[in-house]
Amino acid sequence: MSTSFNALIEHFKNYFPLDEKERVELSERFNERKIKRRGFILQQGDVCRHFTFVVSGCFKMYAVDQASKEHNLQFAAENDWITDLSSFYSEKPSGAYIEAIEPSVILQIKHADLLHLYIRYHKFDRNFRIIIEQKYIELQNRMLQSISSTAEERYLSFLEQYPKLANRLPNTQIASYLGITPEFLSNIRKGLIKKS
Amino acid sequence: MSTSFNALIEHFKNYFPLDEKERVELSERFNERKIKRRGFILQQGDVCRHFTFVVSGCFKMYAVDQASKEHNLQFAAENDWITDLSSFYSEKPSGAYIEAIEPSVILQIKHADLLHLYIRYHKFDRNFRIIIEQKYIELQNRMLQSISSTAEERYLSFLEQYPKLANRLPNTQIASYLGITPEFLSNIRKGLIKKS
DNA sequence: AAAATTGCTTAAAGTAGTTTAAGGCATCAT
DNA sequence: ATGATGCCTTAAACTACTTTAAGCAATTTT
Repeated sequence: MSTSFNALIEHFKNYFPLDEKERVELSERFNERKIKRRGFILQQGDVCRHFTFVVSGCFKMYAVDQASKEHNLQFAAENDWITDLSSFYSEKPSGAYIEAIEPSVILQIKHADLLHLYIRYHKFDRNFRIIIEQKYIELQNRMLQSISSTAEERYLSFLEQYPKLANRLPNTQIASYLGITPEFLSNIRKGLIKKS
Repeated sequence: MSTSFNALIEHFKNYFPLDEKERVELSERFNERKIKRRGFILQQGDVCRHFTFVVSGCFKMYAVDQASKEHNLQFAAENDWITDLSSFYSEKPSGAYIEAIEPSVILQIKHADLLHLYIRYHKFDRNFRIIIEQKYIELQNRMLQSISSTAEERYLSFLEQYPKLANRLPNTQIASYLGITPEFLSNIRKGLIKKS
């Protein structure tokens, strides 16, 4: 069994660990892919066919507005999940892109295969419920910040919460995630240096 | 069986409907409560002990900042769920309040009882997974708007997405949800009237 | 190796949203 | 009934953030 599958099996140990039968099913239903830097696993207008586990590398999910500006909805690095949930379950075209920021290795499962796991094995429903609950909590905290904090506070909080990610990402990408322009982020950083 | 339980059983018909045994368990594990206008079902510093289904009425969940300003994280009206997920599962003190905006009737389940349902019945894990996935999708759309749209666009989109809620809520509450001041919302509304 | 693209910064001018203060109207408690 | 409280609005002054434009360094592509 490849090290990619091991990474995923290890990941599930954080929740309700899989037994032998479930591990076999997992390795039969998930497919490994390597994605180059700037490679897409989802483009606007396409149906999001896969639920993706990131084994190594890093992705961004973003939407593009009328003025062709990109807005980063989420990042996903090692041991994180990424998909356009809405498109994946509805099987309707997505409004978003998912693009590799670094050369990456991923494990993907198709809609029908994930439903198979949900139906056959209580544990997959359980584990994915917990995974999505945790992501909901994270997103709600981000939303609270967005309606209650200044851009500087949101930036500092991003650095604190995702220090590794912050080191790997260009500031333009962080600015897009925070909902500000790269110019203003640069201005914030200047202010922080002066303070320290 | 009270009409409150019927509302919850009907609600689950949108997902995977409950069989007789599950319906009985549900009515044994959920408790009905009536909450007055301005009554709290969660206050900052308390552990959030319940997962709450709103049968009738309306609630807001909000956090209070250092300047004592309230920031609305979410509303929940009929047939919606509300809880501080983070506090509920971690059993640590919550940073938020959940308060009735109208006289309300709710059904609540405690942590241990919900875990019981999850363990015994695959279907509760399944249904709650789907419920939280849908709430995640909604929240992600709101987050996208927050980083990419003006306050006017967010307001119009709120009116479109939650027309019934918009009619029931004072504008101060909507402003807090949108992350703007009531004064600026008033200004936006003036601009919209002039346009039309 | 040269050319093109991307990332970071600076600064000046403009706009979106906040703050403060005030007044009017409605609802609620005494 | 009376005073208090909550809600909505207006307006002037202020601040947080964007836009535009430009320049330089680093990385990527040819």
